[in-house]
Order: sequence, then C-alpha cells, then structure tokens
Amino acid sequence: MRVAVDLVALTIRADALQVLLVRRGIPPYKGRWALPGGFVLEDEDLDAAAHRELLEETGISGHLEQLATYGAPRRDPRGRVIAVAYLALLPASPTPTAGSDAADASWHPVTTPPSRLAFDHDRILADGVERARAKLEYTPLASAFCPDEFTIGELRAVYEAVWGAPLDPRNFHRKATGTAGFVEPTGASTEGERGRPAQLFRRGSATTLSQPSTP
Amino acid sequence: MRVAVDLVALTIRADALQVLLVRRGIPPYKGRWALPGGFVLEDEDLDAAAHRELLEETGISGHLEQLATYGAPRRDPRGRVIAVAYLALLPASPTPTAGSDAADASWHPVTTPPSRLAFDHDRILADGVERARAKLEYTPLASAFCPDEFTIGELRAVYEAVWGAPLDPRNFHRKATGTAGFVEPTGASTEGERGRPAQLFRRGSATTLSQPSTP
DNA sequence: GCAAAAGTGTTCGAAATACACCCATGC
DNA sequence: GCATGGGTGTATTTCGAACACTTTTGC
Repeated sequence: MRVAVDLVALTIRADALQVLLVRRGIPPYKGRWALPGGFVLEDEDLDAAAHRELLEETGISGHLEQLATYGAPRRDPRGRVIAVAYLALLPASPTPTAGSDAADASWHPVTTPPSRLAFDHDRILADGVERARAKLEYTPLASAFCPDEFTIGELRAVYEAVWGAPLDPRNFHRKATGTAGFVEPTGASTEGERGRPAQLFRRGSATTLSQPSTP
Repeated sequence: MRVAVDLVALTIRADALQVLLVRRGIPPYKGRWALPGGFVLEDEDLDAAAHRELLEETGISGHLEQLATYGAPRRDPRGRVIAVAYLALLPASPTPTAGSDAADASWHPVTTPPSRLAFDHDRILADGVERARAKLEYTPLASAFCPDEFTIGELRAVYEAVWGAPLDPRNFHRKATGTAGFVEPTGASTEGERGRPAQLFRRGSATTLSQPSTP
C-alpha cells in the first residue's frame, strides 16, 4: 500500500473562507481540481511530508494539524493509496500560490468549488471545513488566519467569514481582549486606516479557550 | 509501507476509565503490553479493519471512531508501518476479553498502565483518553459506555469516572433529562437496587449537545 | 461636519450553580 | 426507623446578547 499526504489549506480571502486547489495535469482525473498532496517519502515522517507539501505549494508556513485518514480500497484507481489528510490554516493572502510545482493552483471559496473534485477530495474538503469551523469555537486558532500583528476587527472578520454570520463588534472586542491568553497587545496601533486607529495584537499563549463543563 | 489499525478500546470498570491491552507473544517488544491491532487487509476499508479487530478482541461492538494516524519512520523496528488508531467506547464490563485471539488480553486503568507500552502506544493511549474526555463535553457519547438501558445515576458515574470529579446528582439529572435528544425514557424502572428505584433510559438521537458560540 | 471604525458601560434575561427538600426502596 | 440513592423546587450568581454612548481618525 502507498501512503500519501493531502492538504486542506484554508485562508480568508475577500471575506470568504477559501481553499487551495490544484488542477491535475495527468490521469487519473486529468483536468479536474484536487487538493494538493503527494506521496510520503520512504523515511519521512507524516508531519514532515505535510510541511513539505505546504511549503512546495504555498511557499509559506502556518498552523498545520492532522485531519483524518482516508483509505477506502478503491478511492484511487491506480491502486491502494491511503491518504493522510492535513488541515492548514494560513494568514490572509500569502503569496497567491507562488512557488507551486503544480501546473495550475489557485484559491477557491469553499462554498463554490469548481465542480466535483478528484478522488474523494470533496469529502476531505468538507471534513476540513467542518473541523476548522468547530475549532474556532473552543481554540484561539482564528488568529492563525491573521498576520503576526492584527487588530480585533481583523480577528472578528475571520469568525464572520468562517461562520457566515455577523458578530457584535462591541461584545466581540470585550471577549477577545478579556479571554486570558487569547491575544496580547503589542502597544502599537494602526495608522492611515479609515476610522479610529485600532490597537495591534499578537497571538496569545493559550491553546484552548474554555474548560470542562457538564453537558 | 504497511498499514495497521490500532485500537484504543475504553470502558468503565470499577468506577475507573480502563483500556484493553494485550501482551505481545512475539518480538518486537515481546512480553510488553500493547494496544490491540493488526494489519489492514488488501481490499479492506480502514473502518472495516477496525471493526474486525474490535470484534476479534472483545466479541462485542460499540462506538468506534478514527482517532489519528501515526507514521514516524522508525516507530516499528520491523520496518515502515503506518498505524491508523481508532477509539472505541464500550459498555461497562462486556465479555471480559472473551474470544480474544491474543495470548493475554485484559483491562487496565488508563492512569496506571503496566509500565511502558510497546511501540508508540503510550502516546496513542494518551491521545485517545484526551479525545474521550473532550468528547464527553460536547457530545452525548457518555451513553456509549452504558448498556442499552441505563439510569441517570449510571450515566453520571461515567462522567465522574472519566473526569475524576464528583458531579451534583440533582443538577446532573436535570441537565441529562432536559437536553433534547440526549436520553429517552423507556418507561421501565430498576428493581431490587438500594434506594428509590430509578427510571431507565436509552440513548437519544442527538449527535451534539450544544451549538456554536463566539469565543 | 460627517462617516466610519474602535472601544466602554449598562441592562436584561437565560443558564449554571448550590442546596433545601421530598420520594421510594432495602435493611 | 434509618440509610441510600432518585428526583423536584428554588434562590443566587454568572455569563452572554443587545444596545446606547463616547473616542479618534479620514474626508
């Protein structure tokens, strides 16, 4: 059996959650869009393979975590391939797919992908989006979509893009700044923007936002 | 590369969260305890392989979900083996490991395993326990540890065993019965137990216990 | 001045907690 | 009767939603 790593690389562009897709230049599924990925090298760790793919496709790094593994016997017509999917959350508009070795790679809103994806990638993408949505609820991971320094407004825009619903700016500000370890003030502020200048923050040290409670 | 399925099978025994371990009869790690598992058959789905292993080891079925995949290059001295770990939650004291094909299989409290486990199974076990603890918070999965019909007291005992903290019986009862889709009354009651007879419930249809909220 | 975005304070209602209290059984 | 666990009622506190209001910029 062969083992591959597939990437669900998400970012926020144009106020929408978007995924990085590559157009396949060779069969099977030639011409169809697919998640970026590749085979794991002999003697290469799974996480390392995912990092390598991410770097090859985007030229940048970001939050990366294992999503799930897909191994239906006939998911790849070439033979038995087990795909270990990874979820990557990247800052808004990194290099727009520079340094890619794929024939054609570009970002697409997750709600309107270009028709059916190759293999079982529709399913993997759906699982990745669901995981991302869920994780914003109980982790400070939204900041993974932001640059190193960001405003509370930018952070709020991430939630609004991922969940598709507007949030109250006042309450959001209080929660974000009031949750220990979520964000840390840098002391600096924005300049030249429209409206009142905003304080800049960087990612905090917390890994979770709430603690156990009985259901 | 070879692909294996490993099982973190958990249950509640003696008011403690316990895991099913097998003692290895052959090298590597001969004599050490390990998670039950085995290689995925050619033309066998991953989920099917996990179900098969669970049935072989315990003779029963229960909640089964994929946990994570472990693929460090040298995690198995025999060669490159990718392990897809599954988490199984089983009703209290099923058959105490009857029908097992392993030389020696038994339940052990997750907090006091018999020394180091084989391979990277300590890590896999820790991840499985963490996942189980987290899932009790936001899913009705606690009932997976109970028999088909159970009392609210039994259900509460699951939470207390998994979290290691006592819960208020009055408030727990209200929450469990008041959460839509968590449990459904059967109409029957216990008999011959100590104290007032308790109503019996079965698993409800809900898959999650709460809905999104801003952090 | 006006629009726009940042940030603060206050109110209201729902939900979680704590705990007093009654119920039904075994012994 | 008494201990034990099941189940209900209620006060208090905490937390989130809603929203009025002030601040500071660009134009």
